[in-house]
Amino acid sequence: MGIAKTMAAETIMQAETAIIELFVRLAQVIGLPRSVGEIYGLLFAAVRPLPMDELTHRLSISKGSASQGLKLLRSFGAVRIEYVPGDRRDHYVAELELRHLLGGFLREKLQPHLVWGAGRLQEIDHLVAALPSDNHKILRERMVRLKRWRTRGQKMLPMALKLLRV
Amino acid sequence: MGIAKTMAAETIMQAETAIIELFVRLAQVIGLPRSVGEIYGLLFAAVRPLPMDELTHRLSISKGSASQGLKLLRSFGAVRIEYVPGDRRDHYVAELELRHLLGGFLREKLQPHLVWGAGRLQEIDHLVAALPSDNHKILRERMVRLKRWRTRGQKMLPMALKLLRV
DNA sequence: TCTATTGTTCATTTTATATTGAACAAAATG
DNA sequence: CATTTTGTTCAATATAAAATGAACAATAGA
Repeated sequence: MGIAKTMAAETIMQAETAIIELFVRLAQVIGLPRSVGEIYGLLFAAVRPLPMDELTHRLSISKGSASQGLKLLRSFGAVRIEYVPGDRRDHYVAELELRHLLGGFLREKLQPHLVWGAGRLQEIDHLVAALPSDNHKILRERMVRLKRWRTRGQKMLPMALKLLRV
Repeated sequence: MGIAKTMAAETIMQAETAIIELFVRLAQVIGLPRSVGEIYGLLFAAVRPLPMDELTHRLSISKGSASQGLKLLRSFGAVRIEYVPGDRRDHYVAELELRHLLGGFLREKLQPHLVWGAGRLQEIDHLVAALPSDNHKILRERMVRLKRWRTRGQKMLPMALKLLRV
């Protein structure tokens, strides 16, 4: 049984590592620090709530990284603190629904740009509209296009989230 | 007319700058170099095909940056070379449809990760499936979830593109 | 109250990424 | 065919981003 148990333990570790790797890649794609991917990955694979120092040890990251990464993930609503009786440390669990991770990301990182872009487009549009009419057709046409893109982009986000079962 | 013309020219420059800024932000969001955003932005706002040295001058970027940025944008299908009679230089124009820019990006940068992830998940899944049954329920449940996410993600991409009018 | 534990913040260091510019290749021009 | 123009590549440099760790604050427990 000793051997069997060892093999199982090793397999579990391999699976955990692979899951972490998966989230590290996801983090990379959406432009989040690697450590954030690692943290979420480990919490996602974990069978019980983990305290911060376990994250720092198992991932070999600093207290600072762990603290900041968890802060970000909390702001996304992708992890939450779970109370563990008889232990003063905060214990973290991953929210298992994708929407928390991606939704939080979209909300905090993408939405602001879209909002800003909408305002900015408005401004440019006024500028261009005031130009002597016929010789700036091209620029105006480009503005129309930009505005169309913006509209579509902003419509698309909620739909994408819906497809991901929000 | 001199004054009016000057004002118009200035407005156009402002609009151009603002459009470039817009694309610089977009580049930032999807994790592309700022210079690539600038290049595409300027080409998008331009009323005629521009040669590389005009890009380097107007954007104050190096030949190397311009060359590499254009290479990337070409690989996305977001810009193309247009022949200008009597000029030996390559002249670039932006493809105005969003799908070229985003589609190219998704294709080249996102898709590979999804494909890799699919393969990797398969592997992990086999590992986990081989574990002694009942005590690894949680890990298996997580695997199910991961696979579900992957499926949805891969389904979502084409739909997102469709919404953006591909 | 004093000490130990836990968690955060932020200046510094490290690492990753983008940009530059010089060397090179390719092609057109005279 | 030598020269100029144009464009690419890549090693070196500059810039931006993330990770570290020490100093600090907050809280719990003795």
